Parts: sequence; C-alpha cells; structure tokens
Amino acid sequence: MSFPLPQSLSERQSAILAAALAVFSEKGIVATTIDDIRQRSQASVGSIYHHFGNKENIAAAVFAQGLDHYWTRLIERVTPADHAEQAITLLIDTHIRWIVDQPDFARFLFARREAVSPDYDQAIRQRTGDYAKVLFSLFQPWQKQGLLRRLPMSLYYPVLLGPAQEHARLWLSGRAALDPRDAIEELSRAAWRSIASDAALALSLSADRST
Amino acid sequence: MSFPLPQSLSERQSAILAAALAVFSEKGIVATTIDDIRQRSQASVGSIYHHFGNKENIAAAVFAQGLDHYWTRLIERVTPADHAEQAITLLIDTHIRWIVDQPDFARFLFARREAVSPDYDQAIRQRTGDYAKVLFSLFQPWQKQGLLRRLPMSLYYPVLLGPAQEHARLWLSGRAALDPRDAIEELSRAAWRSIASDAALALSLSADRST
Amino acid sequence: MSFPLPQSLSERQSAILAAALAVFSEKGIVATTIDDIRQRSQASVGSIYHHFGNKENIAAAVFAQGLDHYWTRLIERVTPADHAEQAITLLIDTHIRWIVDQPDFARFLFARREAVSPDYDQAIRQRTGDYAKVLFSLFQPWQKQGLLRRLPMSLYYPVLLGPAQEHARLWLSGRAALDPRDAIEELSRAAWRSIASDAALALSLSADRST
Amino acid sequence: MSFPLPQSLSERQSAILAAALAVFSEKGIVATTIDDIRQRSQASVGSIYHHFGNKENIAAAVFAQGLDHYWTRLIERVTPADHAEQAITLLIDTHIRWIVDQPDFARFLFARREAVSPDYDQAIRQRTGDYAKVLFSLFQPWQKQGLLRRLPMSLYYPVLLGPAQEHARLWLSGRAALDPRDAIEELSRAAWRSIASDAALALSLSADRST
DNA sequence: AATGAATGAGAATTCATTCAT
DNA sequence: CATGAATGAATTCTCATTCAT
Repeated sequence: MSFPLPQSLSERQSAILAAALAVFSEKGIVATTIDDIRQRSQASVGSIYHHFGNKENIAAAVFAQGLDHYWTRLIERVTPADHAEQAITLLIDTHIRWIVDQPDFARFLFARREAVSPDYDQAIRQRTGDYAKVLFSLFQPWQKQGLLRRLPMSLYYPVLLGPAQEHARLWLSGRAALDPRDAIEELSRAAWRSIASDAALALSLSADRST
Repeated sequence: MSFPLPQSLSERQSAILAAALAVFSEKGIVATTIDDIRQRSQASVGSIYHHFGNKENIAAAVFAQGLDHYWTRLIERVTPADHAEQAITLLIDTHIRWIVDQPDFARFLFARREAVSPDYDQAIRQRTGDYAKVLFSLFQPWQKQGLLRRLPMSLYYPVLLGPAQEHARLWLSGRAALDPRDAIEELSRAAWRSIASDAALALSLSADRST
Repeated sequence: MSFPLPQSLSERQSAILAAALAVFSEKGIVATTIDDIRQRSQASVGSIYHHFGNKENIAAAVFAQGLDHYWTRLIERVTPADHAEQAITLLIDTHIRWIVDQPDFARFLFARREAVSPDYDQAIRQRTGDYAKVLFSLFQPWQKQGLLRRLPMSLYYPVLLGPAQEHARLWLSGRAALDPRDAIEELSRAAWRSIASDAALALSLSADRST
Repeated sequence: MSFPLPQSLSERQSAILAAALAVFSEKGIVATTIDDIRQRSQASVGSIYHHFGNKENIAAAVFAQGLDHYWTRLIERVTPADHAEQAITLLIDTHIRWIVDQPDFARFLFARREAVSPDYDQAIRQRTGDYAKVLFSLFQPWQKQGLLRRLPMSLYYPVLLGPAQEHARLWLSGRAALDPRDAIEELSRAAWRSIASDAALALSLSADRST
C-alpha cells in the first residue's frame, strides 16, 4: 500500500496531522484515540475520517512526513562535504540536530515505528531504501579511494548512527540528561573511527598527534 | 513502585509470564489482551489476576525477568576478561548472542520498553543502574591505565553497544537479514576503536599491521 | 460536581433516563447494569455513554429530575394556603399524592439516595437547600404570629414529614398495605399537632370540640 | 428461609460478622465484597464460606443480630413505664440512644434493609412483627383507658418514630449536624401529641400551662 | 466538507464461589 | 476447620467507525 499522504495539505489536514504527531508522541500510537486527535486538532470525528479514512492512515501519513523531512535534511547537509571525515561529522551533526529540533517526529520515527501498520512496511522500506541509496552514493568516491571500510550493507547505518541513535533514544525518553548536541564531537569521532579504513585511521591519528 | 516479580515462581506463574512474553513479542504489549495470555498459558483470567493483579504488572514482571537475565549474563561473561580489547569483544559477543538466543526477551527489553508503565520507571532505572555500575567497574583498571577514553557517563552504553543494538533492532523486526552473529567481529572492532584511547588505538593498529 | 442534567433533553436522553428510573426502582441502583438500561431504552451502550458518560451520571441525572419534580410540586401546591393548618395539610397531602403518583421517583429519592455517588452530594444538598428555603419562607408569617413552634432547622422536615415518609417507605417496599392517601388525614393531624405552638394547638382543640 | 444466625457464635464467627457490619456500613451491602470482609476479619475466604455459605447469609445474620439488639433494648426500657406519656418518651429516648450508640447497626437496619435478600423478607417480617406485638401490648392498658388514639396498625410506628427515624437518617448520613440526643425532648413531644387522644392532649396541655 | 449522534464489538477487571490440600 | 489458588460469568467502559443531516 502506498502512503496516504497527499501532495498538498489543506489547513485542516495539516492541523490533523500536527495534532496526531503531538499525541502520538505523548502516548504512543496504539494508545492514542481518534478522540485525542479530535480534541487537539479542533476537527470533528467526521472530518478526520473524511480526510484520512482511518487511524492507520493517519499514523502512516505522519510517518511519511517525518521520513521525508529527516532524510531530505540529511542528504541536503551531507552533499556539500568534500572529504570523508567531514561527511561523517556532518552526518552525525545533522542527525542529532534534527532530533533535537523535532523531538516528536524523532520519537515517532525511531521509537514507534513498529506501531505503524505492517500494511505500510513495504512502502516505508521502499522509501527509506531510496533515500539511503542516495546518501550512500555520496560516500562512494571515498569508498573507492579506500578511505572507508567495506561493510555488509545493513551495517552502515548501525555503525555510523547507532551510537547517536541509542543516546537519542535515552535522551528522548528522559533516561539520559546529556544534551545530544554536546555529544556530537564524541559521537562523530566514534563514527569516523568505526568506518575509516585502517590506513585512513592511521593517517588521521598521526594528523591529530601532530596538531 | 517495586517490581511485581516474586522471588520464586510457581509453575502457574512461570507459565503466565512465558505466555505473556511470547504474545508481547508477537503483538506488542499494548495490543496484547489478557485473553491472549490466558489462551497461551492455559490459566484462567481469574488466576492471572490472582497472581499479577493487572496487565501492567505482568509486563513489568516479564521486563524484570529479562533485565536480570540479560545483565547477569553480560557481567558473568565479561568478568574473566584480562585485557581491554578482549573485554570489549566479549561484551559485544555476549550481547549479540543473548539477543539471538532470546529474541523475545530482546524485542521486549530493547524495543518495547516504553510500553511498560511509567510506574515502574524508577524501579527499572534503579536496577539497570545497579547492574551497569557493576559492569562499569570491570573496566576501571583499563580506564586508569589510560587505555580507554573517558566519556560522559551516559555515552558509554551508546558508544559501545549502540551499533550492535541498532542492528539487532533491524534484525529483530525483520528489516535486516544479516545474522547478528556474523556481525560480531565488525561490531566489536567498531566498539574498540570508538572507546580506545588514542594511544591504545595506535598500538592496536600497528599490531594489526604487523600480523 | 454539578448535575449532569442538560437543560433540554433529546428524545434519546429522555428515553434513557426513563428506562434508568424504571430499572433503578426495580433492582436498586447498584444492582442495575448498563445492559438493563440499554434493553429498556432501546439505545445502544455507546449511545448511553455518549450522552451520560457513566452510570453514576445517569443516576445523578435521574435524581435531579426527581428532585426538581418533587419540590416544584410541593411549593406550587402549598403557596396558595392562607392559614397555617391548611398549609400543613396541603404539605402532607401533596407529599403523599406525589409519592403515590410517582412511586419510582419516590423510591429513588427517598430510599436510594445513598446509592447516588457522593460526588454529587454537594450538588444535591445545594439544590435541596434552595428549594427548602423557598418552602420555609412560606411558613414565616405564621411562625411570626406565634402559631408555629420554633425548632432547630434540621427538625422541621423530620417533624412534619417524617411520619408520612416512614409510612411511604413501608408502603413502597410492600411492607405496609394501607394506601398512603387513606392516611393523609391522620398524618396531617399528627404534623399539625407536632408543629403547632401550645396556644395554636389549644385553640384548634377547642374548635374541634365545639364542632 | 430462617435466619442463618447460630445460637452461639465462635470467635471466628463473631469476628466475621463484626467485620461485615463495619464494611456494610461504610460501603453498603451490595458494594461490599467478600474480600473486604476477609481483610477486616483476618479470616480466609474459605473460612468465611465455611461458616456462612454465602454473602447473603452474612448480611442476613448481621441484620438478625441488629434486629434482636434493637428491639430487645426497646422493650426492656419501655416495660417499666407507668404512664402513657412517659412510655412514649422512653420509646423515643431509647430509640435515639440506641442509634447513637450503634450507628453501624442503625445504618444497616434503617437504611440498607432493602439490600438484604428478599429470601429473608419473610423471616424479617415475622421476627419484627413478633417484637412489635410485644411492644404494642405494653400500650394496651392506656389505649383502653382512651388516652391514646386508635390508628390503623401500620401507622403506629411511622407516627411515633417517623420523625426520630427521619432525623436519624439525615444525621447518620451526615446531612444533619444536630445530635439526635439533643432532639429527644422535641421529638418526644411531637410523638406524644401525635398519639394522644384529644382528651389526653387537652389534659397535658393544661398541665403544662399550670407548671 | 463538516458535524456529532449512534453503533456494537471487544477489553480489562471484579468477584462470588468452589475445591484441593 | 482453615487456607488460598483457581474458575469464569458478568460488568463497565472504550473506541474505531459509520451515517444521517
């Protein structure tokens, strides 16, 4: 099934999605009722159903919004990078700042994904995969120059963003106090060290030492 | 509120918790009904309520079981390590093998935590903190020898286990095919490189090269 | 908490309250189930909850209806009285006839009050007090003329209506066969004798004798 | 069905009944659970069922206890009276003092009777009737001397005790603050005036005046 | 498009009662 | 007699969804 996210949103529709995001973030998708969304959005039940058909669709639409927002930002900010380590740092930096700027979306995307109906799994994977491919292609040149380790495809995201992701999760749920932005440097270093080839790593270590 | 997990469990109680774990894992806590647990456990509704009082308590009890199991294993396997890199590797290795052995518990602990009632947050934090402290103390000696980076407390877990965690999440939800056990080596390397001090890292890099 | 009794009732709402009154009267508030009300009112559970929110509110709304009906009638019929003894007689007479006309409301008001949620105690007292004050003011003139005994405030109702009340309770529950209307004369006399000042009583006694 | 109240009660049985009375008084019979009684009485569910068979029986047993206690006291205190007005006064006095001494029993007997199973109605009526007959016989002599009005049988209790009863109900439920004992005089006067024959009343009025 | 009344399946929880130990 | 685990029917209430206006 494809995403129930119209190209352009009426004010009503935006209001409903915004309300939904807020409530989803507070109570989780499953625990959120149409009535919660109604109260928050000032729309009537009938209107909500008129526009989105059912609850699943609302969640999926919000998810799609978030997904687009996140990946677009990521790609946009990493594209101009002109060397590998900088690209990695920009990646972590953008990821973290987006989370801090959009905590509700972040919670939704990273912590509540499983609650979006499996009906949309295919669509989500497809879209995520497309974005990931674009991002991945940005690193191709450095990969080819032997600056980056060659990993099984499904490890790139975990290795690069896993630490930031894990800390963000703790922070979003209130279990870690450290502002993610204050961890950008450390987390970028970890990402770089994890992804750099032995040669590139040795180089940057000696460069550091000589600084 | 403290955990509703009795010291010793009757057969009935174990059966209920086992059934609950299975269903929670399949459908998520919120979507699981008492009736699901009843069918799976062969206990009557009344009996379930007699022993656990309500659904929240069941989830909390299962969580507590999983928490104890996970951390006990972790500490047990890391304790005998006699040098830093080996300790890190054992940590990742144990973490990953536990997840593969106990996918239901893993899903529950790592992906559904937020669905456990906030009433138990305090108890969970306390217990997790206690375990973490023990584990942390194992690394103290190497920390003092300058082999390990000094990080803000809340970054250790993300930096060391974030990548494994993130990949496990993908794998548990069927979004990554790569068997986590086949990623142990790569993820251990990433963890070591992320946590090693510059000196220790330089050393191990040159050691690698000479091999 | 104020009464959940809307100013104007839709047909649906009236039907629900009427059904509730009937069932409450038959089985008592506590023993009445929403399903009883549903069957009797032909409304769906959802509709009942849509309009009243919960069982307590239904009971409170019915109570409020009864209260208004009873006191309005009482005040209306006593107002035109032009001498004390007649007023007393009208009071007893109206009270008794109302009970015989509205046995369900009567049972509810006089025998089941305690089953209305304490949440509404304040609202009930307030409203009862307001009505009582109006009624009381009707007797002021005779009180000032010295025709009526001056009693502690909380004894007026018991002294005047206690006997009628007690007999009505027995009758409503089937423990007394005597039709309350056949007791009006005797109960009015008792009320008059109990409330009349010594002087007024002596007067009416000699008047009786000379008849 | 006859009362399930054994001639002699074991400690356990007394404890159960006492606990039941207390809880019934607090929450009403219908709302009271076996578990409430269990907690209060320190007996096990099994034990309670062993002794009383079911909840209805407990309520009936408590009711029977209260009934016996009340009427025995009443008859005992009125018997020695040697003139009519004194007998009436003693009646009211005893009634009121019993209520103040035994508020739980009173609440139970006077406000919750309807919640005792209809199965026991017959037994209750029988026993109440027997006691009432005894009490009534005490007034026979004065009745024959023409000192007391001749009323329909079912009006004696309401006329004599209705006001006290009504005020007690208000007081027991917290809706009247005036201590019933401070109303004894006024309520006795009302009872006497209501029941006295015209002649007797005229006499006592003139006696009062000459005092 | 918008509104909100109506529907009814389903979920959590309670509680009287039974019964094996 | 005492205990408390076990049972399952019954009850209240919720909520997604439909539909007439």
